[in-house]
Amino acid sequence: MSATPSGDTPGRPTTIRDVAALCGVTASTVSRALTTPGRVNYRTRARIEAAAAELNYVPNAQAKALSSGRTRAVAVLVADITNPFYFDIIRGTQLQLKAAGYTQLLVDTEESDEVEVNTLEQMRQTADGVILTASRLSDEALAAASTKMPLVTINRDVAGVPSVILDTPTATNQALDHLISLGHSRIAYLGGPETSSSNMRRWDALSAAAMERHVEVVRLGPFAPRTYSGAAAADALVHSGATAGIAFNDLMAIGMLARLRERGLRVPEDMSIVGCDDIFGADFCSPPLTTVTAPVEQAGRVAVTMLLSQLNRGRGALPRSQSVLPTYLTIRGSTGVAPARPSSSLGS
Amino acid sequence: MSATPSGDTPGRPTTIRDVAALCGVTASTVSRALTTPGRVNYRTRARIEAAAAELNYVPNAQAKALSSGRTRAVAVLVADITNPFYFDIIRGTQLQLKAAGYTQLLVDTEESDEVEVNTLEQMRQTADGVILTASRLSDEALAAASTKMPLVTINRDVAGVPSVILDTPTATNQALDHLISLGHSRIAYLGGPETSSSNMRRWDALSAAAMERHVEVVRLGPFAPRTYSGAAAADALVHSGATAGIAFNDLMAIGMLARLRERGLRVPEDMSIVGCDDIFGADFCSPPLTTVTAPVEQAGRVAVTMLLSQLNRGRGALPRSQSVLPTYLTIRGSTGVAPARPSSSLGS
DNA sequence: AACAGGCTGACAACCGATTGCCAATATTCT
DNA sequence: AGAATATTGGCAATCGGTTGTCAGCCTGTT
Repeated sequence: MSATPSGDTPGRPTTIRDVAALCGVTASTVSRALTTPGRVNYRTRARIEAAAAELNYVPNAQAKALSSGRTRAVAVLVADITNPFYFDIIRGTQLQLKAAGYTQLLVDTEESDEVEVNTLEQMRQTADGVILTASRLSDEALAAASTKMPLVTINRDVAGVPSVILDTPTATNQALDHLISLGHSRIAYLGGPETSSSNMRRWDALSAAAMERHVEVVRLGPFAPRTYSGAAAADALVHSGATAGIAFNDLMAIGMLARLRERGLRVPEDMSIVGCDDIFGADFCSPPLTTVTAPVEQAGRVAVTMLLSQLNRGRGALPRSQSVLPTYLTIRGSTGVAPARPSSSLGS
Repeated sequence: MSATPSGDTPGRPTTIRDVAALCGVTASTVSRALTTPGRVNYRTRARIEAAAAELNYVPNAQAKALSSGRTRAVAVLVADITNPFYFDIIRGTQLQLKAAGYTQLLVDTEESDEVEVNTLEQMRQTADGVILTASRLSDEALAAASTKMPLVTINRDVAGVPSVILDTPTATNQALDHLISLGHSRIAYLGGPETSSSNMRRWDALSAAAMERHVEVVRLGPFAPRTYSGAAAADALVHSGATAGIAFNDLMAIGMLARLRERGLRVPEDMSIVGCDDIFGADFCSPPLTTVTAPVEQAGRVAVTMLLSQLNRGRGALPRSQSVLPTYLTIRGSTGVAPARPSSSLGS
């Protein structure tokens, strides 16, 4: 009487026809029973559902995708899966996609625009939409890609392409004020990849703010946004004569911390360091990093939400939108009062 | 004359029939030209390839999967995408899968066996194989699942199921010796989830080794393998009277570091801490963590290699195998000589 | 010159679903 | 009761490929 766990031969998975046969109906009826509840008689549906459950029927996603045209998968393209920054994004997208019943296709483009283009073309068929983090593509290429399939960018602002922007420039300016209030007057920005649009936005904001506030901010770099390039960045920073550095991201900043210690410089006594992103580890490195805290995971979630709403919208209404996420400065131990000027020490 | 970038109407992607029409052949010929090089005349094939290139033809993965039965996708199931340990695995699998032309389906099972089972069933159709990290399933369930589809586990040893094992017990025993040599005689193991098989293996090895070496190792916990539970672990450790703790993983260890500092205890002067995994951050936390370095990324790569060889093997030969990856102890700053016994201070 | 056999391309079935359309039956209204 | 309408299930085409089978053609052999 009771339903046995049953039917689970190691053979091929059960298809919709197996279920249909068991119920004495056709495949189309089963399909409708399972997807268009009202379209089928209550009793038949119950029978079909029971049979499906008993046979452990799982609809074939491929077949579904082929006939319906929707894959219920979303591709997330990251430039470098090695970077903890992306982990937070991935976590966010994964969470939100899963909640919506979507599958996440994770792709590492290895910072190559060619890989990115190919993947995009590939995904046009494989995924219902794409989330692009830190795209290396030109504005035109992005806009074009966006007309071909639903797309949301993160940290990349192109007209007509929905995007989620982490507003780091505002907070880096806060960082600047923070440093100024600590007495720093010669500050450096340790730049990231020149192709990075956040890098550009941040520097623009920073140099404008520096002018307003009558302090000097020099730009160093570009440096790779990795821990290992923190050494080069730290050396450049020391050489520049600045007493404080704002790094493109936490990875660099953490690398700088290590290098400065190696060189016998104390942070923050001799040098203040500010990072960006507030990645895992920024709070427990030594000293804990003063950094720009960005809601990275949330950015991933929001991107998914935007993408899905784009997918579900029946071709109607606003195909473009932008969501700017606020960031704030988190002050920890890597920033402190400026050291007394060693060169221009006039006394008092 | 020259091929225009061309054909890229925003309309639907080009199909194999479009290519066929352009060449004046049938779809089947195009299919063979593209997949079975020798099956088609050299000249025809050239024409077809040219046409495909011009039309920017990308085979539809869904259709391909449906007819061929292979999706060229591999699912990677992780228990908790929040854990940096998995990041390294994901990085490894991603790298290797990509190199082999496979797509990675990343799924977070949220430490739930139910989600795990469902996903597995789902993936049976969607992916060609599955890599299971830290499965919560019973041995029987795993063995059963393994008969239904290609499967490789990481850190889980079940008869008949191919697996990659990080041999942490050996290195935790090294850690024990390390601590003993530093004069510690009362040592605690801060356990992870009881369902974790690495946790069990590690404890078994540790308690056996402790007996051999005539030192006392107490087991505390279980604790969640997260940073936040480091606080509870640290408190338990202090209360236990031990002078050194070996934590289930680095996350816990790092959390403990923070808590001990909060309580005014110095590491390693008052308490020695050993972690496990050597995750991102273990080298720059304060103090840098003495830990068991495991080739986690490599584990991901090896798992993929094993899975793919399983897929490509024409049903023949050894369907089972196991790969044990060696780990080693990395000594950093969180371990030091045992403090003089505060209670039994008899003088000299 | 006739036949065997290798090449090559077309035809058609099929993978597992979805969906438009139609027919049979059930229900409601006059 | 008879007609109009609603409900329900089946048929068959379709999504975009793959693959077994077959026929036509060319070549080589005797």
